[in-house]
Amino acid sequence: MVRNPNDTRFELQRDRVLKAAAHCFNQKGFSGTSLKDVAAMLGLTDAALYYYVRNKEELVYQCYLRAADLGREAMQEAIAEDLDGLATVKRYLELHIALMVGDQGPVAILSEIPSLKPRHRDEILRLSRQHSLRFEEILERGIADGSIHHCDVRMTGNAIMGSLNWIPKWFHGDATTAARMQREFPDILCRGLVMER
Amino acid sequence: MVRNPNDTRFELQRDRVLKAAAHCFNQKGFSGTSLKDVAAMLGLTDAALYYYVRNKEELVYQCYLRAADLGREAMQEAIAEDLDGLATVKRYLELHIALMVGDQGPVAILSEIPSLKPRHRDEILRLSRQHSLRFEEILERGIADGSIHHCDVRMTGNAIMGSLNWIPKWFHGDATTAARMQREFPDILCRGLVMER
DNA sequence: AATAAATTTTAATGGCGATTAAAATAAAGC
DNA sequence: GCTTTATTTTAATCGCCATTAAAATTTATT
Repeated sequence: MVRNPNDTRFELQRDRVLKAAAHCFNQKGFSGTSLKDVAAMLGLTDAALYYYVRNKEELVYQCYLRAADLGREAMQEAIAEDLDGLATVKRYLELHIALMVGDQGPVAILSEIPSLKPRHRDEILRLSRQHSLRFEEILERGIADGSIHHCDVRMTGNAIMGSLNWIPKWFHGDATTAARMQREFPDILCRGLVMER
Repeated sequence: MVRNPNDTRFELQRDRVLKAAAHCFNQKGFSGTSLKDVAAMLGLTDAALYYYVRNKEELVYQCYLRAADLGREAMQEAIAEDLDGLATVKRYLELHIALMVGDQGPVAILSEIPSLKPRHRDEILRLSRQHSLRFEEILERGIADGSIHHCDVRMTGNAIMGSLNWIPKWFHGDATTAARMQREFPDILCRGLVMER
């Protein structure tokens, strides 16, 4: 059974594994979830996971890479639309929340950094800082173009990202809450930014 | 050695234990921290902790009770000052952040709910919901008295509380950041609430 | 100083969970 | 159908960690 480009069986199953893992990590944390938990979600044995991943740590690591990638894509898409700073922020929030609400993949397990081994931790922290910086740049652009109130972009970024990152702690997939969140959140988080008239 | 009301030795040490535990839980999560970790922070042996607490679970539980208590106090103090809705929110945020920045006790380990046993989990969730409701009431009062923009109080509450709850994930005791946070955060989180002129 | 109570340590137990190797089953290719 | 390769399971190992009981030490009381 040669794993040729047409053979997506492996990749697909691997994706399911990562998604299940992310789900568990979000709910019970890294050390709180056993490989048995993850495997059970897929109707597998714990040992089977080792066919798709080197060890438990790599499971979180891969989840993080995924999350970082999706986050980066969302931000780039928002930037690409070439709006003013404020509108870019808002668009990014919409996209980000769509990710959390949707079933696209493992996202937002940003609580488990300490579980990573040093090399991986450094890499993820670098990606995370990069992401924060990009966000702050958008804020600064908004201040420059007059769409965003003057503010401490570092703290403002922390505030907004905190709201986003905390979502997995209270949102548990309920559809009506999802809708409400998508409708309200971007506005709520942006209203504090708008330039006074 | 009778433990009379004047004998605060036990209580003091117990407080130190809880604080150390909260610190570890915040950094590495419930299952991620061993009793040895907590004990080491105090120059004790893991077994010694059992003199102050029934078991590991009770450690988180007590941390939560403390956190809930401090949070409630902060909110009541804010309410007691008899300001309009918006100012009350802002005052509450100031007090809450002062708690996080300060060294008052175990706060904000709100991530470890799943680690509690059912009875305790129910109790803590009840307290947490109560706290959220009180916050939403303040928002509603602000809307009624015209100081706060009309909004979905549930989602707005989630957004603001999320920002607060996430703080322990990125703030690691650095004094200048602490100052900056105390100066900026309440305003940042409130600006989105103010009634348009 | 002598005794009693409080606090902490040492040492041992038991279980759970990550990891691995070998065996078993399922799926492909020919 | 037969053979090879891919996937999953069984079974075993190993270390870590929560928990406990008994012993040791420290602190208070007189």
